[in-house]
Amino acid sequence: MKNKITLKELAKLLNVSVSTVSKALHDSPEISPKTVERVKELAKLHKYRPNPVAVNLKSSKSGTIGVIIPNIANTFFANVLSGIEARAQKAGLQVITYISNESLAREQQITEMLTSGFVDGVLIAISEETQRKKEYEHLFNLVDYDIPVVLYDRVNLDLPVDKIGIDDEHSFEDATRLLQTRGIEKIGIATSIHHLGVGKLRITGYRNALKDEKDFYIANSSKPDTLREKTRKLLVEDKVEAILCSDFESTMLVYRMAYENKIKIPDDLKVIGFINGDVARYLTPSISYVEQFPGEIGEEAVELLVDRIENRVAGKPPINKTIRTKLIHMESTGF
Amino acid sequence: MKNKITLKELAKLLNVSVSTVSKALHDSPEISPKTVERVKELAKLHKYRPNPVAVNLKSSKSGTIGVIIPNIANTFFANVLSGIEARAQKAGLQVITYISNESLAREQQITEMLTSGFVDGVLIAISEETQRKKEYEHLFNLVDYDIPVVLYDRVNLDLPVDKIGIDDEHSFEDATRLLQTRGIEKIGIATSIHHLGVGKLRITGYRNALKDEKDFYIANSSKPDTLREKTRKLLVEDKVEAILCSDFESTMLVYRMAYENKIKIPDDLKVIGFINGDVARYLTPSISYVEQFPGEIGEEAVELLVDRIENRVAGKPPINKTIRTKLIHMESTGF
DNA sequence: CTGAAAGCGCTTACAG
DNA sequence: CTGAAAGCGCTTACAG
Repeated sequence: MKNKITLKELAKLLNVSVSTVSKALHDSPEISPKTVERVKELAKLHKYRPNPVAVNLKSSKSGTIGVIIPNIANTFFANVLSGIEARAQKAGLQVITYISNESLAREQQITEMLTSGFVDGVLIAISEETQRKKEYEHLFNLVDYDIPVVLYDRVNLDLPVDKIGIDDEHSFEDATRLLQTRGIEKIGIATSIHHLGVGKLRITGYRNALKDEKDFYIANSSKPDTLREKTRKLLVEDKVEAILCSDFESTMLVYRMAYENKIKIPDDLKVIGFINGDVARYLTPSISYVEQFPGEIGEEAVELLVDRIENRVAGKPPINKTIRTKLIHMESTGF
Repeated sequence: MKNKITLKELAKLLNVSVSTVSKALHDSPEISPKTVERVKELAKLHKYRPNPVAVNLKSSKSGTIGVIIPNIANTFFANVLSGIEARAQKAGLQVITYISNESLAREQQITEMLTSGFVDGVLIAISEETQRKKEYEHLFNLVDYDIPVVLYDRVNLDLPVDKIGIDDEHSFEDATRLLQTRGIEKIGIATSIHHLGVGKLRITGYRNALKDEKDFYIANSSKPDTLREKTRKLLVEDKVEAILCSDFESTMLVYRMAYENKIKIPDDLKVIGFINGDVARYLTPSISYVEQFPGEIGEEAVELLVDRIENRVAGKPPINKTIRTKLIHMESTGF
């Protein structure tokens, strides 16, 4: 039914000009109350909605923001998106979602699109491949085009834009120290993201807390089989008393391998992971984890972006925000 | 830097008209090869990109599709989104994401927005509250506005639009029969989504396979505490030999409660869940599950929508597609 | 082969 | 208080 009614059609029906209708709908003081009322009544009757595309063309805004997500199957990013959507909603912005699947080429393709002015700003978590190859030209290009950019989560990059991440280094430094105060000395770390900025920082945090370099036990690989073998070594041969896991894969792998090798958590092995609470609490035993507050990261990211888009912070140097994580104790630490 | 260059500016630099530039960029046969070349060269030099908003205004298309997701933290929906994004990308469509958080009010707000013409079409999985209250007017309204709609996953609703879901009923009917052929008779079902269409169908499938109504053992509640108590009864008092779990929550809960009550999986209890493989395979023991192919659901949904948008199926009656699920055996069935 | 004109649906400075 | 005109950046039928 109803092909959407336009301002022009409304004007004709009312026998007034298009400008009058437009102004009336915006409650302009120029228009007589009587006219305003007539216009609004008919507009309501016909369910008039201004065509957003036309409005955008006038204002040279798109009313949308873009979000680049490396991997949506990762609950962390899914929850960040949730925060982004909620906050954008309040600001009246539409969220256009792009998934890079950790691919540099795809990320380049996306940023290339975005330079054509589809969006008023972009939130980006850099893909794994991009970080590995240190190929950032497409990101600088976006900045050159004067498109506001905010980096979230994976912020370890020298781009002059606002950033919001978590306290990766502290999270594991604190966790390590906590274990030490409980008399645990032989602590290892498992990671499949040691080549990512956030991964490096988590390792650094763990390392900072060590009393001696010989206490450094690491299982690191982005290849599942290799990580499995290295983790086995840590658990079975080195017999670490506790292990920190820097990401979902390593956490689940450690959990599973303890089971396979009949290592009792938390009696023989304490575990602290980076994992979502909705999974952690159902595990057997439940796994203590670092809560990252992804929803807040998403909301804050949008706030930073909106400030830039609306030029509230024009010319101001880039802002760096850090969300404080929280260690949530479940059964796997046994405290 | 570079405030984006426009057609008009390009035309001035070249001393030709705007129309000529536009045509040249579209390889119009009306324009001389020489001019085409000159235009394209300068366009490339200035990295000219047509303003998508202006193009959209002319074509009265927005070049975007909307996706309403009930709960993005659910990996199933996250993976559907991934499929949607990939397929939309190919079609040159932008994906605007809306998250209803299972709320009717939010869903109404979203559909209300969408009637103003932000998008060329919408993919919807109906929120839980919407289904519970059977409040569908806002969806019919969308259809009245001639906005193409495709329902995905939660398709149990008499709306005259294309739909794509999974074979919910068969999935659990087959699973139940399979357990029976292995000599297991006392089979229960746990569900936190019995009030959703998909949940009802899964229960129906299970029920279809039962030889006798007295074999019907169910733990159903959307309240965690109640579900926990009912599940405990099934496992500890009724001592079912196998249990089907219709969703993530019930699967994880059963897994956890078996542990708490020292019930051995799969020796004392076989388990088949609805859960994502990336979690299932790491559990101890790993849990057999119904693979739903969320990525394909997303891709197919976009395909149906694009066909409607481009009017390739104009006037044709709604299409109903069903994706066949697959039972993936892990340790929890012990076969 | 090129360009002037109209138009997509809106907003707003300007004139009356 | 109301309206004609210009313009946002593009496309395209029409005239030359």
